[in-house]
Amino acid sequence: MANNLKSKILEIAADEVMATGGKGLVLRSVAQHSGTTTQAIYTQFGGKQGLVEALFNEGWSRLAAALSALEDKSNPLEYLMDIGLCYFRFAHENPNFYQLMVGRSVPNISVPERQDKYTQPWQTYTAVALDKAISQKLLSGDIEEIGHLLWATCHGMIDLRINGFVQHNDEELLLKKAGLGIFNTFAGPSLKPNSLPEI
Amino acid sequence: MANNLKSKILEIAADEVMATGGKGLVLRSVAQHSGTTTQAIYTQFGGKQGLVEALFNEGWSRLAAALSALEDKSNPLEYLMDIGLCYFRFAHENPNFYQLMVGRSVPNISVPERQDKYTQPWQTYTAVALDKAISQKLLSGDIEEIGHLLWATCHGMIDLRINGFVQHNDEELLLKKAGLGIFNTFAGPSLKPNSLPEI
DNA sequence: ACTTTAAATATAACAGCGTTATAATGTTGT
DNA sequence: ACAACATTATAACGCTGTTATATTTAAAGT
Repeated sequence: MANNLKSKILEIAADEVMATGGKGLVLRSVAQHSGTTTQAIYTQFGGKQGLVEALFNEGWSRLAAALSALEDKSNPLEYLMDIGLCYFRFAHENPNFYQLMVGRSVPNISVPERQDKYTQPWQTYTAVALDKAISQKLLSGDIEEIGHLLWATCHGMIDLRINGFVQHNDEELLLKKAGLGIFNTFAGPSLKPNSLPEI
Repeated sequence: MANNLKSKILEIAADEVMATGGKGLVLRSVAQHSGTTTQAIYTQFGGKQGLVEALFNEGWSRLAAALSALEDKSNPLEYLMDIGLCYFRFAHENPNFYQLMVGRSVPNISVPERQDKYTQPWQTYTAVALDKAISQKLLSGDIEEIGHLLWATCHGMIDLRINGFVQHNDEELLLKKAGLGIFNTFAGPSLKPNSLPEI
């Protein structure tokens, strides 16, 4: 395997994040569990910032892997709903990792400048589905705008929940309702009630 | 003034947060600018965690003050839209403070357990408006559920933007569209097109 | 009013962290 | 085989929140 030590460190670091959150990402601990010293993190990743960026990449890649497992339903609106739910579930199943992916909970580390590099897979999944929905005239509007709103709705619900601001017993249903609201707001001429996903 | 030193420290701390963000909240610096030492922060606030909780309170109080300046329009949906926009603008005008209020950017400090204590003013403003909208049969559904979704939409858009995940030139318009989508999803029997806010 | 007791503050030291020098150990090219 | 270089280990530095100790200030009791 190419550069065994680097991947070993990344693996250990991901484990520590999953176990204790971003605040538990301590270089000395990662190094020790990887059987090396902190210096290796500097030569391999350039320091903590570099390590965290690698973890950003890792996290968004894992989300992309989850999305790739979805079947591409013929109805793009149903597919979009599935994408949103997949994002939602991924975040709730990996709360510590999700918080790192959105720049939370890693002290004194800033999110990378150009994050598109990491979030592009996620954004592309929604963009492709939205493009199909628009070309079928189920929706009308700007892909980036609608995608932005879908993302913000998912993220907002997740972030408020993970940080304990709200509690709701059936958030998935609420998310689905929010999705329908967005679909209706950007309804295209061919959108019929029966083309909306069942919830 | 009762407990002058305590309010002085809080004031300085709020300034530092506004200027440099939560990561710039350094006890030694706050103490020095307050003309005292870090020990005072321990006797007055019980340490950094206590100081940050006081800043939580301060931030949500400032938001409440901004909300109180809104006129209570006769149409509760228009009023709700104004409330959401006020929240949105407050966050964008005070990004560093907003991030602290939602638990971002203060290293190794966790958000308080019972945050309702701080967020209640904000939640009450929306709850009252929603109650009125429901009693006028403009909307129908659960107040907490709708309020939750409105909050999540606002917060999601703000949080993605502040942390550089998306860029959009007219986010207020997008937020308004999102609001209309939510109103339509929870439409009551008396909701007519002309009862929706103009955007 | 004076003493006693408690609280608040100042000073200094501690522990954890990321980072950076410096020395030791491999690794590679010729 | 040796020189040039990169990687790793060791140790120290600087910053931060916190805690121990001493000193001052305030409060309470008689």
